[in-house]
Amino acid sequence: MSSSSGQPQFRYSQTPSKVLHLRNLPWECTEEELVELGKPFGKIVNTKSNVGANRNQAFVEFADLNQAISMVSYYASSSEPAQVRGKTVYIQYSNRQEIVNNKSTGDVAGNVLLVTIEGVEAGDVSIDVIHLVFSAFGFVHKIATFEKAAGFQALIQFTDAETAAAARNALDGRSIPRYLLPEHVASCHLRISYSAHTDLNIKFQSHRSRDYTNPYLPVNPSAIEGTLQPTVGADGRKKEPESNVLLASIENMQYAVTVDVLHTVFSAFGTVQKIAIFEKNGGMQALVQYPDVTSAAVAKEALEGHCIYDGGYCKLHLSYSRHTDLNVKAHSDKSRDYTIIDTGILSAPQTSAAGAGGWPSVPFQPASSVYINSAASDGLIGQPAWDASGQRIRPAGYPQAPSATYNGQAYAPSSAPFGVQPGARQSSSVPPSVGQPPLYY
DNA sequence: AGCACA
Repeated sequence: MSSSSGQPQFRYSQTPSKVLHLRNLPWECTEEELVELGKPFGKIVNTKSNVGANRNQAFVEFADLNQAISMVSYYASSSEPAQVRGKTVYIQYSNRQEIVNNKSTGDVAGNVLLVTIEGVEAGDVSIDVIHLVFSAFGFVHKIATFEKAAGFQALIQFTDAETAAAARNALDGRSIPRYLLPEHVASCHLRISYSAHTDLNIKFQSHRSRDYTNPYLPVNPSAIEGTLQPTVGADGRKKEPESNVLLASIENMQYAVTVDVLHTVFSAFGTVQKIAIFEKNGGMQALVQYPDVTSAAVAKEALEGHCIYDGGYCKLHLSYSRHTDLNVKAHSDKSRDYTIIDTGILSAPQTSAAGAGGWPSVPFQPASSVYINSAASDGLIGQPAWDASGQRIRPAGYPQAPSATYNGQAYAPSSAPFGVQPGARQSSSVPPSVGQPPLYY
């Protein structure tokens, strides 16, 4: 029907409507900002914001068509474009005549979040990693994961809507740190809305679903898939007994890996009690002690084969140590005993919201909380792959580590996972990133 | 910088 004569044409209607379509808005533009923008021209009776893949479009609906016309006309001839937070906003008549707000799901705050994990397949993000990330905001009651047309999704149940909202506000649009993901995952943005559910019905503990309120829920044996108990070497593979102490060997050590770096990494999975670093066969190894086998198992599962620094540097290989309680110097170059140095942050459960990020305390995962706080404040989880104008500021993932080296050890890269500068001296026993301002943005 | 959702 339509001509194919290469003439650039407006694909969208210029027919006046009291609904205006706004684009190029700042990310997560609020309804209030939309109202402010339209107020001079008339009464805005409805809005719909955060529309589109980048959530940078919106609709506003005026009470009267003439009001919408006046706004469009004004900016059509104005030398000053419409702006929100300094960004030029492009305004056109919508091709619909009214805003239909579908607030049945997605925008009604509830205690259950619907999380879409973009750019990954179901096997790429373990439920333990999801649990870890969301536990920073409060006790996670239940998680159910599934695959839909939208991609890999998870329902995450918190105690209340406030906790869920805090998690949503902090994590929506952010990414899970790459070292928690398989190497082939380039990016992994979280899109979070509210579920209409209030209480998930979890039937089994499995690799797809968990009920953290009911540890005695039966485990679905066909669905365990090595998430927690990787010991069973059916073909006689790895039969090392589990332990609360992990032996980490570090391959491709281009950068100094300090006790503090290891502490930051391993604290994501539980309270790290002790760390000892030593040389073996010219390579570096470390022993990392947790209070329990479960934390060690989760850490082992999540970190095995992953690199501390982007670019394949400092690759971790983990096995269970035969030790159960390390005898280490409390505070040295090569070892640390966090059970002795009680900073009130590292080894004691947080009982107040006075953490670095001012986030709520995490009753069951104090160590996770510390980690998440540090990661978020350093822009790891929160690392924006996009700047405010929606321009990609970097290729996917972290900046590549620099190639320049000094004495066989690298200069501190401009940024690094965990907010730690490789090779930099860490004189404090506190993980370097906790409470510090972001290194970059 | 180009039109929403169950």
